[in-house]
Amino acid sequence: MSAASTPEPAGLSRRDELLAIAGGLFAERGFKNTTVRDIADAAGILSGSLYHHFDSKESMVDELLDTFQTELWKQYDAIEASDLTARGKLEAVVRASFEAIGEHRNEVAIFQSDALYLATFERFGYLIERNRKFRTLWTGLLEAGVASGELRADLDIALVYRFLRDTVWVAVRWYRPGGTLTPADVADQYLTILLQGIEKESR
Amino acid sequence: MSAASTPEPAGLSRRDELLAIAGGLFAERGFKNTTVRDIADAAGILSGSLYHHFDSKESMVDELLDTFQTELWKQYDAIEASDLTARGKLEAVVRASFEAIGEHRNEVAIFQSDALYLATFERFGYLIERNRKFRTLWTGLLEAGVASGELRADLDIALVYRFLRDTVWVAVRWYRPGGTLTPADVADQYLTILLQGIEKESR
DNA sequence: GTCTATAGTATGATAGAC
DNA sequence: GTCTATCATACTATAGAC
Repeated sequence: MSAASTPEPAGLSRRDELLAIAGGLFAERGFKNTTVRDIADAAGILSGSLYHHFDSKESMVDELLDTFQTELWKQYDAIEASDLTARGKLEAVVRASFEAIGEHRNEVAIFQSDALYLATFERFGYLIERNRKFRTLWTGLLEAGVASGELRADLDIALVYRFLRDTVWVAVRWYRPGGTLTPADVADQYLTILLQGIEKESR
Repeated sequence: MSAASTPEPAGLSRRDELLAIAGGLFAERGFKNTTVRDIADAAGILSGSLYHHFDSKESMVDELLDTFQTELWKQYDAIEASDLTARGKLEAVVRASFEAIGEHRNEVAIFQSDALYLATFERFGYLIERNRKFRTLWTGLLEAGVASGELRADLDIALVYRFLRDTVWVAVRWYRPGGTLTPADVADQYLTILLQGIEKESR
């Protein structure tokens, strides 16, 4: 119970530190494009030393993605189980996703650019499954919104889903925390565009 | 003038054929992730034989991207020079971009996933320049649309630009020609969402 | 926890025969 | 235009000393 000989006395263990460094590089230049030497260099050690902490390069990205997705789904599940209306849930889910971009940029970026490639290995099969679950959740909310009359009925749901999904996650490519826009600001503007459009006088 | 001994008697030269094969692989699994052996295998030859047609793997992707961008910009320039209103130009540019996704999926996909990496080499410096030109064009149209009263004035232009840019180009990830939706159909739906939103009763 | 040293493999590219 | 053969390099990963 005391801080006697725990591995993380102050905060980040060396292992977590290395994982964060790897995450930054994977996000910036891609998984395949980042060598174990790059990671070791950035950490100020030699590449062989990395293997004292991790089995393989794949293990690193696996741990990053899995941890992140587990956390994100806790939030999605809570929203889904809430008593908000369909539209309210949709907004909440969009906001939670932008928050995730703010707090876990690296993981989101890695998922965006490397998930398709990684999913070809059975080890990363969970990525495909989570993706399906994600589509089910979002599409379901859109359908419920149309059914409840909150959303217009003349649009192709599958297409709106892809539009929505892409607009949210692709923001990781340009969003940088610490600027003038908080994730909540971006979510507000995106939701305004998505819900009301950019046209001046409409309908 | 006759078809006597021209290199492309029927249509695609062997070189173009190989370039198309490489483009498909680059688009599908990424530039770095595609080896020259992969390309040669897909073409039914050995990797060394590729170098009879091309200097390097980089030359291949360079030729694909440069050719495509030159063609696309011919269209953008024509739209910019037309006498459409700002909003009309914006719609035309969006439609032209979706057409490009329909006709040059590989090149768009490669640009989307590898341009950032490729741009780190001076050889691909033109990618950065074209990107800037692109932003200038689209942002200018948005500003003109606000000025003319066609578009609402309460949104952050830089953010709307990124929203628009990303939603258009990211569609290459899922759009497949030959399905029920033509590029024009997708452009229609996207423009409807973008201009009017998905909310039932708004404003 | 990091280093030295290195194995084993994959990769981009070249030279010359056919 | 393709093949055979191969080089030089870069990569992931391992074994054992410190």
